[in-house]
Amino acid sequence: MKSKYISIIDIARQLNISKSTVSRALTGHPNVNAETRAAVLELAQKLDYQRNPLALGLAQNSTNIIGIMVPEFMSTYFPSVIIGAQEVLHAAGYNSIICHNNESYNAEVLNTKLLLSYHVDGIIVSHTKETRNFDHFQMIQRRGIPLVFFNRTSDELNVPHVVVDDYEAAFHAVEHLIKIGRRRIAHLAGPDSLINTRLRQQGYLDALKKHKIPIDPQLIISYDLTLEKVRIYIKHFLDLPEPPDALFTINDPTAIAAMEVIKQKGLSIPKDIAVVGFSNDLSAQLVSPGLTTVAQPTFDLGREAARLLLQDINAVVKNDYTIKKAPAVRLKTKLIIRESTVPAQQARRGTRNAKR
Amino acid sequence: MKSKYISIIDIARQLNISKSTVSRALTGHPNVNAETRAAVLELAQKLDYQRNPLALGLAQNSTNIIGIMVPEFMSTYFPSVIIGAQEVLHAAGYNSIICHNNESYNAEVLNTKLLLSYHVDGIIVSHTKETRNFDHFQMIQRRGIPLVFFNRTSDELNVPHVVVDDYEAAFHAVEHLIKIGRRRIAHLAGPDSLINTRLRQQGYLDALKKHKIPIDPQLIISYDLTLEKVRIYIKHFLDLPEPPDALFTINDPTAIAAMEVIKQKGLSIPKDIAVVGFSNDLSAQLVSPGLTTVAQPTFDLGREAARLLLQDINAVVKNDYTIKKAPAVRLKTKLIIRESTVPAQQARRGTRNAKR
DNA sequence: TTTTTTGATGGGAACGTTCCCATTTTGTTG
DNA sequence: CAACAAAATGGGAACGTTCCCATCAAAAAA
Repeated sequence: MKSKYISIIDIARQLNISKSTVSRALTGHPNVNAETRAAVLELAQKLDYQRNPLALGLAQNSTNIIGIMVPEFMSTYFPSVIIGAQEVLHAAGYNSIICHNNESYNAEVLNTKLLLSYHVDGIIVSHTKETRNFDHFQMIQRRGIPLVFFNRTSDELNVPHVVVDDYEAAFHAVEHLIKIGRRRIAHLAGPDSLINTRLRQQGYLDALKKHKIPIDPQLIISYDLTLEKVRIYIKHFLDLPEPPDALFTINDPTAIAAMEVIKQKGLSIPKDIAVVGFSNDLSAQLVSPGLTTVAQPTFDLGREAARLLLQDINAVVKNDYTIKKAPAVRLKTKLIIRESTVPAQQARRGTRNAKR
Repeated sequence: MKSKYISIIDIARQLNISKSTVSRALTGHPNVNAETRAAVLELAQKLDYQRNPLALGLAQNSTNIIGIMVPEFMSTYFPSVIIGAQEVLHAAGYNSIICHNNESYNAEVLNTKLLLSYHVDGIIVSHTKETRNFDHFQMIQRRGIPLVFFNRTSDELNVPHVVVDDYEAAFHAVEHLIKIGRRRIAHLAGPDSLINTRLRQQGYLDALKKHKIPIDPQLIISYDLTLEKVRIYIKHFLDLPEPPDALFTINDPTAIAAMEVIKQKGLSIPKDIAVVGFSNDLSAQLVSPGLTTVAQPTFDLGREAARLLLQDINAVVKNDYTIKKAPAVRLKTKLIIRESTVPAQQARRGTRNAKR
């Protein structure tokens, strides 16, 4: 079957010139007669010609496509990072392919291979919770394809990355709880595989230490995946002889699930237990009471990641893509204070910047 | 610069056979010696060879890629439709490219051209709120590329589509309000450009008619885009000499914004005003009181859309892709009853199926 | 006028596949 | 053992680009 698409050759034939000339006219090469160029452009317009990026990719061994791989995209977090990244990429003339893998390591490996097979010019990644083996990312680097991590990163690999300052964010969140008079602050942490989890936990510990509050291992639980477990753990907390008077969680869904349990038990938030989440999901302002949480600059995360990547891509083109210490960008967070820690009338001007 | 990728030719050279044979071995063509095949497969594995889909696309004029275009993906709605679609597409051996356009008509046109230029084998679309001109979709059809609409569709075009029964869903939602004793039911409709809006409004009107409740045009407002306007309209409703005792909105964010205003005014939900939304966003169960709303089978919408598309793609291949009446699938919705219409203790078994 | 430079064009390789056709090798049958 | 069929392989076109090199004409310099 003859192709349904107009090619450069169709144009050449109709104008009785060679495809080389048409190519030159379309790409803006200087050495082409003004009239010829005009004729080509006009016909191209009329036939609704569009350059075939597959052929271009083959010929130039560069596709102008960037792969963006995220673990999920049902929350607002990753979509807004993606939008930020695309803004910058698009301005630089790149298109992007979005991949998601539902937090599955296997799907991540598969998608990596898929992106590589499409000869993308670079890849932006936030890896899954399950990912402990980074071979597939090393494969990307070995092939000389620029790679940037965001949000979730790894010490094992030397990859440029952009993250928020999880340590400081957690530190300030916990300090906020201390300042409103809480002393038994529980922490529901995430899976140990994530650096974020470890940093936030360290921030939690150091804030307690700074204010001379004894650390009670009973009040720290690392958990994996299901919200069902959160409910069990919260009940466990509440049944302790000395139950906590505050809770700091790894993310907002966890905090919201916890709040449900607490309310069901007939306890009052924040009077009996104050709650702080992380990430400022859309739902954080919809729940009642509103959830105090750490806002992340999601769009900027995406923009920065894209910038780092473009930097590397340009280095590759110029051939000075040498392995050196990969740059790391750390962005500021902002503690959003709502009624889950400070009752409404006090929460007037309740936002402040973390120091950095 | 030599390509960083292994090609079929590299394998051929190393084994001292022709690229044709390698190609046959890899694609599973019958006419190839068992030993040769084994050797090829082994070396391919060892070198981590991956077939180049760009070249394949060029050669076969078919890319095995499906374009999925949605107006936004910050809510859970479109991502879950996408996941449903990908499930079916992936099982059939297709990859997909996700495009979003932030409800911008211009971006939609651009993305359409982009997808076409990548020679996708089919496109699944939910168009923007702004879209009133469908030329770009007709262009897709003119090129003989299968196209399927979901959620938002158009009567102007003969395109296979899968939707929920907006009319019935709205009818039942309003009937629910009537059954709990409401008589002055206001309706915040969406932009007239969407069929969904018109169907839901008709469902609203017919439910009132059926129960002999007079229609008050004052209680119906069509609005566009911003949540800011919602707040103004709600205040307007509440200031009427005879304010409404119930509210049915075009979607959940609108309902939630309305609830905020109502609560601020010191009115009680559902006692003074009952509220029903549409779509069952994640936030519907997080707000307080929980929002009664119409749940859409999002995953199934995606799955069905993908199935319709694959059907057409296969028809194209078999060359019996004739223009006939495009199939339309209509899926059932489910009214999720929460405390915004029925106080907690009554809402026990509070879900029911709409008839179809 | 002759030579050189510049501008405009055409021809063809290359990118990595598949697929058709031709050729060689192997196997089967009369 | 010839004759032929079947199986296995190779060669090369095609897909749509770009890009290098060659050609040719026209314009500028000698």
